Amino acid sequence: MGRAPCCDKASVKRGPWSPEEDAKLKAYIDENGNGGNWIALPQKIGLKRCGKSCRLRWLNYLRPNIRHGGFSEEEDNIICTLYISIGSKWSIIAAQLPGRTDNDIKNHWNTKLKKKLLGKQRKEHHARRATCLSFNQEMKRESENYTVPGTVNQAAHWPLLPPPVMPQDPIKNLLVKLGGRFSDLHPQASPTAKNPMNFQYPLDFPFSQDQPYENSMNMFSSAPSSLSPLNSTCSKVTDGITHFNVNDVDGPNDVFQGLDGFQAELSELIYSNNQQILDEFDGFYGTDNMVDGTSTGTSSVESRSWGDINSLLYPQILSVFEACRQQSIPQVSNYEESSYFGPQ
DNA sequence: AACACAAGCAACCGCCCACAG
DNA sequence: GCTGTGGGCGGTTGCTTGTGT
Repeated sequence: MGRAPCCDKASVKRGPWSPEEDAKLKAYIDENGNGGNWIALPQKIGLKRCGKSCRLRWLNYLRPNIRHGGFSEEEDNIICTLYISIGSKWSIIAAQLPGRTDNDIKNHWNTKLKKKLLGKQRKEHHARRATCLSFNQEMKRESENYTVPGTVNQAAHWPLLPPPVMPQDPIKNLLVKLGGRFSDLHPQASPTAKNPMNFQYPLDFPFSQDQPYENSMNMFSSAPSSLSPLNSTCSKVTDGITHFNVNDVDGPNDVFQGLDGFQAELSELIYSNNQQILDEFDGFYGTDNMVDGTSTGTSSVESRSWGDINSLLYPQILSVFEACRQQSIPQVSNYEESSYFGPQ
């Protein structure tokens, strides 16, 4: 059985708000607050609106100090970086951008940033793929020309490229270069029912080398290096706005559990959280043989529904794999770290 | 000028969660 | 512990405006 609707849809007005309605709502809330009850509020002030609609209107439009449109490059960067790290947690992202609402950010992402990044990602993907395909052809030619004496030429049965080996120091170096930080000291945190925000990702925010981010996101830069926003806790207070605090709730959190831990963590992250990373490499290698050399055969509708976006979610990880590839296949040397948020 | 299409944005929908009773 | 209710959130819809043909 579904729950009862919060209001009688037949008797409430829907659609765009009139200036009069706005004025009524604003005047009342300015004077009295919402009284802790949005559902009852419209009746009190004689608005034929759903309480939820009033709340939305207030939070997204009438609330003081709201800014609309005109997103700066810096704000774009923050949104993109947070999206890449935590996904579509618009309220969390909005909490880092004063004056912005989750709805605004969501719209901005859907209409502009997503396309912008997708376009960039596609370009890079195609460039990488072109490089790889030509390399594959080269490898194939060489393998066809070479037969170990006394053996059968098995080139046709082997993957064109060996599975990437995980070189440890190069990964660490690359992550550091990307702005990640290492800590081998503390146990790994993970989301819990109590602390769903207590994520642990293998990479700290890459802000540490970017001064512009430090200005606008000093909550991150001022936090201990082992803390990322993903270890933050969120708390809701009664002003109708969610507030997020950087608190180390479960004791110090680890970024990497040493290199062995990191390697396992990276693998786990990739396999459990993001099949699309594998798909990305699938596309990259032009074969179904993936990291472990086995065919995943995964190409589900769901995963594709995330589409290319997912390849954006962990550019650092992709970079790591590219570094791996570069390490294990030094012939492909034209790899360059891509700048995701730099000028196009 | 008229139409089609795309982009932007406000608002709605429905699910989930916290909390009071 | 259970249930009902309101608040919060992410996803989606549909209207408006802009642009191209």
